Amino acid sequence: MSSIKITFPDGTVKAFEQGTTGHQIAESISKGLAREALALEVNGEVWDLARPISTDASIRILKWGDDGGKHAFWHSSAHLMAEAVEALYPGTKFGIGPPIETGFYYDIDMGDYALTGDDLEKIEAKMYELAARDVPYIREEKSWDDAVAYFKKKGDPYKLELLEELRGETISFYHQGNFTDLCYGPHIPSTGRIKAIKLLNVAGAYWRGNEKNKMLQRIYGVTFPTKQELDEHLFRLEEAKRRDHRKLGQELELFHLTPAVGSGLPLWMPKGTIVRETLIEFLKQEQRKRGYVSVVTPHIGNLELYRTSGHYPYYKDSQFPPISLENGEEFLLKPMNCPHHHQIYMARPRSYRDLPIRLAEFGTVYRYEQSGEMNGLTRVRGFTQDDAHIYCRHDQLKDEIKRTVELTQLVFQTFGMEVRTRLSYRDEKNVEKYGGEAAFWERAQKEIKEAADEMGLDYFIGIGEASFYGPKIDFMVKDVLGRTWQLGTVQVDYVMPERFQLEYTGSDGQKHRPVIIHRAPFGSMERFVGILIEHFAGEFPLWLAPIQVAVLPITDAHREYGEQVHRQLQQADLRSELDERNEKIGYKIRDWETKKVPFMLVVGEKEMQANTVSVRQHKKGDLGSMTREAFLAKVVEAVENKSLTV
RNA sequence: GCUGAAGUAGCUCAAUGGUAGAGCAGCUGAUUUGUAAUCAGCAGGUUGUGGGUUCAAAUCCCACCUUCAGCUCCA
Repeated sequence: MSSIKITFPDGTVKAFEQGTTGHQIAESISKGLAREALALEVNGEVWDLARPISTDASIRILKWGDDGGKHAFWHSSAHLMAEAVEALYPGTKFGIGPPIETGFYYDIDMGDYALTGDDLEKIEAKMYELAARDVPYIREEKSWDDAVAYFKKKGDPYKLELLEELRGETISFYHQGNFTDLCYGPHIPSTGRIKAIKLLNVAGAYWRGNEKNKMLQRIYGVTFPTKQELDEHLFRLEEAKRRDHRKLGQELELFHLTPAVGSGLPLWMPKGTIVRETLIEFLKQEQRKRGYVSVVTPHIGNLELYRTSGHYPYYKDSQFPPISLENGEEFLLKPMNCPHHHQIYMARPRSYRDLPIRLAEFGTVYRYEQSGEMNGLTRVRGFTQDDAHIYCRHDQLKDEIKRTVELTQLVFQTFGMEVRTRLSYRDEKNVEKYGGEAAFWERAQKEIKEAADEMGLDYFIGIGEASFYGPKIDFMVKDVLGRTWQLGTVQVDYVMPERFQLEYTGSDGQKHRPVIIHRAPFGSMERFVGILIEHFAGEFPLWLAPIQVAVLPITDAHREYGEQVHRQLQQADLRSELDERNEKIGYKIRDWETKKVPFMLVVGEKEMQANTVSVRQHKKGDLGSMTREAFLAKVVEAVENKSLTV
């Protein structure tokens, strides 16, 4: 028998018999590794450990710590769940059951039967029972015809539909115990690896994600190799609920949502408004340093404006219906600020010497989001963009892109937020979705990529994620529940200058088209604050905290001294509150702790005599006494530096 | 928009066809207090809205509204 060369991740090469398996390779290294191994990466593809290797290959043994290992684990768990469902509810039809970022799901069709929480518990129990048999996941290949025959006999229309796209190919199947599934794999060696199981919820999902198709029931679950890891995961989910901005927004009186005003139309309470306005002032200051000028435009605009831009009727479905006047004029609640800004650009002739012109506005826009889409502050129907449009010459474009990216990065750095950067391109297969000519797109996508590369950005590419007028650089952040939201964005636009016939006079005396950059570092104030609440778990850094200091006199005898301290803080432009309530100090402290106020100053007899304050920091407790000046200097500095730690 | 679940006092929750209740918050009074809850009293509700079944509905049925989970969509 001939031998093959296996290259390990560290570069060492070892000879194995042809047809050796990942399992055998793992065993050749150590028993422990063989016990932990879940799958095998072969030349960049993930394989089962039991699959024979017939040619020279570079391999990596995947364990729980590797994404490939986790995915195989959860994929196998989905099959185990399907087996349990089939055992408990015979006749169930199966859609797809893939692993996801955390866990897995399976889409199933049970006719009219709607699963309940009790059903999930039953299925979970059955899964434990089936896992305990510790049977192997076995790969098998069938001809396409045999595969079709199998699912025809079983009566699984969804699998047959999937097979239609694989017509003529060799089809791989996996089975474990009594369950057989159409599947690419890979899978883990056996069901016994799955030691801890939790089915989380059941929700509707359209077959193949198309709302014209039948709605299936999707069961979400997660599994782990140990009970301890499951417990930790469940604890993290609880923690996430605790940080949920919708809950904290109410508890801390930051914003309010009520059907009396309308779904998706948040009201900013006084404390939330402080956070919002502090953020706005921060960005305005940074923009002034970078040559932006502020403009203000109205909340509605003539419908013709949006016909010119192409937004109407293209995005009709996601706009509030037009307001019609008796004379036939129609107005739209503005779904974006750009057309108004373009009119400001057009208000007078522009010279190449004027460019770049950077028009900035915290402009409120309205979009008719679908009713099932609203979510706290992160998805709303009325929101304020930290919008700006940069009109520049082509030779200035790349530099301007870099400057906007730099500003966006500064924003996220200031809050210590982790972002993922996406270059959002258009989908070449679906070009009618986008405006403008192909040449513009190619140029814009190239320029964005060059700017990103020159800045050394760590990005990934999102095909089909572009806006309809141009490609973007998007900054994505996850909320506590793991959902990804787009915050900041930088977009290059060659389309609007054409549509609006924007011009400037060049040094050659000829008319030229400017290029536009649309950019919003926060994205929307609503979404950004929502994410920020979760990021800080409601414990805002000092410079953002709605109330920065609470002054707590011990008894009435110290009220006047407390008032002096409070006034001194206010004079220094700090947000202070004096707690004059007739309560014990322990009560007041507890109250201000729950409000997550960064500092409490306890003032009693001692402090009054020594002209000091006794400082207590949120979550850190008593810091001891300090002179009033020392405390003031400390907090003023932390505010100025936008310090995250104090 | 679709599928499913839910909606009781400002908040968190109880009451399964028979007089809507508790804790916290609020108000009043007493207490003058030293680092996470002092005590007592008062007030607070057309049980999301509208209709229906019933001698009787928070509870059962229908429609709508809102919220939640997910799908779809997202300038």
